[in-house]
Amino acid sequence: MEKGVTVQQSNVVIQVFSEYLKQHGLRKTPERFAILEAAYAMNCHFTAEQLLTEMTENQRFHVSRATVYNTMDLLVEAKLLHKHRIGGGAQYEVSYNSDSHYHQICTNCGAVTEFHDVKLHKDLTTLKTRRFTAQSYSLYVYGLCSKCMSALRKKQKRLIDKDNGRKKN
Amino acid sequence: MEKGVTVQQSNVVIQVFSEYLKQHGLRKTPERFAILEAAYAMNCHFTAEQLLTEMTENQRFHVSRATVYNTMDLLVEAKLLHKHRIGGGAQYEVSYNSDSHYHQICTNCGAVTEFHDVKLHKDLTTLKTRRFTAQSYSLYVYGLCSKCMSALRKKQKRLIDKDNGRKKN
DNA sequence: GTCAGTGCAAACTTTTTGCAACTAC
DNA sequence: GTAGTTGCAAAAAGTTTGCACTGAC
Repeated sequence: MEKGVTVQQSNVVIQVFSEYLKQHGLRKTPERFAILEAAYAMNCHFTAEQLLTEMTENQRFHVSRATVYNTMDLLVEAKLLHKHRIGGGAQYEVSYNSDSHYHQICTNCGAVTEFHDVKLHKDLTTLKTRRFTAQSYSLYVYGLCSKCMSALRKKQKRLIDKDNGRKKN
Repeated sequence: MEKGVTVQQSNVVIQVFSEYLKQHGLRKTPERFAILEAAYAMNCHFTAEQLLTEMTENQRFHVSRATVYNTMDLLVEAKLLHKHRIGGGAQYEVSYNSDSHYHQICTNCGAVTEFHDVKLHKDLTTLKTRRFTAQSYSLYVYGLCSKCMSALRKKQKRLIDKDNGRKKN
């Protein structure tokens, strides 16, 4: 629990999960809390596989792949993690006490960045849905990151120059 | 091309794809156009597998799984299809000339419904992104559909009644 | 003591890839 | 003619499942 979250936050999160497990008649196993701590120690977005590697490689705690997947589902249910389906599989993100932000995904290189928007946030929290009880939102903006955009511009420029050269000859 | 789209729209879509292929130096194969037509004949959301089944079962055109996946990617690139990562795999949706709508996803039964929101639409189209050139958006609202919500309420009521009964005895 | 939870590997689902055959240009 | 495409099957990637064992209650 060194990286992303303070010790105080960590304790609260453990309490929240503990309460969730109690409410749902689930057992408080060391594996579940180890996964919770490992998840909250990750930075930004991470996959189930990355969390597993982090846990086993650093010899923090041995857990099986199946238990990681099971527990991640519980943590999503308990609103302690957000699940995003970006790229090949799923990516997770810490959600307790985190500010509401949105994701920009580059369709060229797959880079994911975050941004904030007050007006959008206001609209989303006051959104009127049809025959539906909203609980959470995911907004993804697809496009090109600045790197890929400038690479594309250069490529297009080269093509135009090449074409002009051809016309002259 | 009977279900979702008129013949006129169909022709435009074929032209758009044709132009896209030309611009990108790609070949105009019968498979590609057959997949485009089949996709635009589908209703609402569909998976790669569903499209393949639709095409082969109805003996419209024989294509391989790999070609369907390849072509779907092209159609997404050409902005003729939207790709959503809902549930297990990917779901596609016709996007040419379609109104901008958003998706409500039931976390209990997985049902996907659409809704519109003028204010949100305005915000999204005038969104200020950071170091990023936006091209498209996906907004998913997660929660409970009315069916699952009322089922949950009934279940909770049963539990409360049961608990009250226990206390009396 | 009991049964939910775990580990492990195998199964499963969805998507990608390698390669020979084909065909649009 | 030839390089881009296709079909097929095999492989890869991500996730779930079955079953025997373990440990939280």
